[in-house]
Amino acid sequence: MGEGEGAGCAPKNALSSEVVAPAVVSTAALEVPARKLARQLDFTGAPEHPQQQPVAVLPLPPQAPHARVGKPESPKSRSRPNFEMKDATPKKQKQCNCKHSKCLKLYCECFASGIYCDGCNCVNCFNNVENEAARREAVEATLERNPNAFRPKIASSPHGTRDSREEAGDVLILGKHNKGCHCKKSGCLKKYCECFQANILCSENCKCMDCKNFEGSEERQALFHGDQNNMAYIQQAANAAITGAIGSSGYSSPPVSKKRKGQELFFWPTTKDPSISKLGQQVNHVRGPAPSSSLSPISGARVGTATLGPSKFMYRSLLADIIQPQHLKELCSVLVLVSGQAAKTLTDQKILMEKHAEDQTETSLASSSQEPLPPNQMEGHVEKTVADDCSSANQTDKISPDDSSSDGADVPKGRPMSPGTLALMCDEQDTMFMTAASPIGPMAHACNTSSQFPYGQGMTEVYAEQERIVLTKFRDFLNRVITMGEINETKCSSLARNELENQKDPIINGVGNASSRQHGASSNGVTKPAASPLATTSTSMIPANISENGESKVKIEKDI
DNA sequence: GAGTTTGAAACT
DNA sequence: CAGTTTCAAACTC
Repeated sequence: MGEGEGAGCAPKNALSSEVVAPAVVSTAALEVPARKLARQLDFTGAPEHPQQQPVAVLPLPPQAPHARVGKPESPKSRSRPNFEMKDATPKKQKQCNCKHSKCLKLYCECFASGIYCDGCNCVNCFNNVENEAARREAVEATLERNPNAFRPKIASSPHGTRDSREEAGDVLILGKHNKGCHCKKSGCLKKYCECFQANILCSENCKCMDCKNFEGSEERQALFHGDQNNMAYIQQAANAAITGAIGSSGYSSPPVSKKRKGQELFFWPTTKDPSISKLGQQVNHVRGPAPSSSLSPISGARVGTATLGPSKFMYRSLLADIIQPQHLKELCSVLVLVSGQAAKTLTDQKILMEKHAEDQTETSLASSSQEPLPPNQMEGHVEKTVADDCSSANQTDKISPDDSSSDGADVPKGRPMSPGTLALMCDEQDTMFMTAASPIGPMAHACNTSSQFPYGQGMTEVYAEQERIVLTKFRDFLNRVITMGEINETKCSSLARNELENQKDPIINGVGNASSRQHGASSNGVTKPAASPLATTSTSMIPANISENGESKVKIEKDI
């Protein structure tokens, strides 16, 4: 104990400083038997990182970025244990309502989270500083029972590829419940389900029955299709999904295999989430006679598609699907293009002016402007800006000579980009930006163009102009995206409304089509609109004027 | 807000 | 390890 106290107290203070009052009992505090618990009591960290990631997620964890993971969780809702990593940030402490556990069992959220009760509505609470001894004892007992009791229940999925996030919509569904849930009646679509509550998909670790919390689940999608803020709607959807599938006879889940198949086919073509593996399990756990007939995803179709169509509620960005990789490629190409054009135009003008001036002064140097001087000679004339230009690009190569083959694979070497372009691309190593698509012809042009500039001073202006144009175009692009997002927003809300009204008329929306992805779905004309922005596709994504410039792209390439 | 449902935790 | 009980959150009315 002595040891324990020491350990416990010190850290505790330390913690207190970092977490306020309520007391997160730090791991340290719990580290009573110091060594023994040391490792397990790391509830602090855990929750927060799991899914997050970069992304800025969702996870979510999920997440996500951190913000990660958005959650369907209503603000007021208090979830059960803290495995909701969603906001890992020292959440506002939860307030338990324990009456019989003295807040010394995992039933108590506070205790389970490793924090002291503070401001809770519990009765006969021992989870506080005053009862540290008892608490400690309880912790030990708990750990004895389950060494991982205080560890996060959600672990990042080993397979948590970025793709899964993508598939999931926007939410990061990368985590995986370590123990898995054991739900029987909630379809894992209610917060009774730890997985659902944590905003993650059920995994192979789960032993739930009639699970609908898997990737591609129509019910699940339906659930997330509405307004995120409309809890009532969500619950209604959840109920519909659950009852729809369970039916009057208990758990008659639709043939999962089939369902999945279809879904993967139509909705989640790129499935790789571990949850998939659960498929089999689901089948196994399905209780009751599985409607043989059923291959027809009736319940699914009805509840899922019909009810709401393919979409998720768990924060499905309105921009989802609007911006496709090709759009970005295109955008980059166009930006580079216009940038190059601007540079060229400006440079030509300058050259002309310069020439003109030189002619007037009859300086023999005039000729030098025609062609680039040899490197060594250029130094004298060429401004460092020029050097900056290409060197910056070169630096990139230098930095990752090897990478160039991968990341910048398609980026032609020695083809520096304008500052504006670089600025836009600097954070994007993604190959998507560089890959194929459009031949970096334009870039080359841009670079060549700039490298032709013998007049350093002019370069600044050129850069300024390039930057201006690039940013302008980019702004236009963003405005378009915003507009599309708004359109989607409008459509989504109206769609949700319609679907709610149509719930009684389920069949209409054939599953088949549901196909498509999220909002863009087009099975029933209704969603069509959402697709339109996409339909216009790439070109439409680019500001009109840019598209026009695109025409000149050809021209420029020819010039090159 | 009371009552019910649900599923994790605890217990046998 | 399986079955049962306890418990508190989630949910319903």
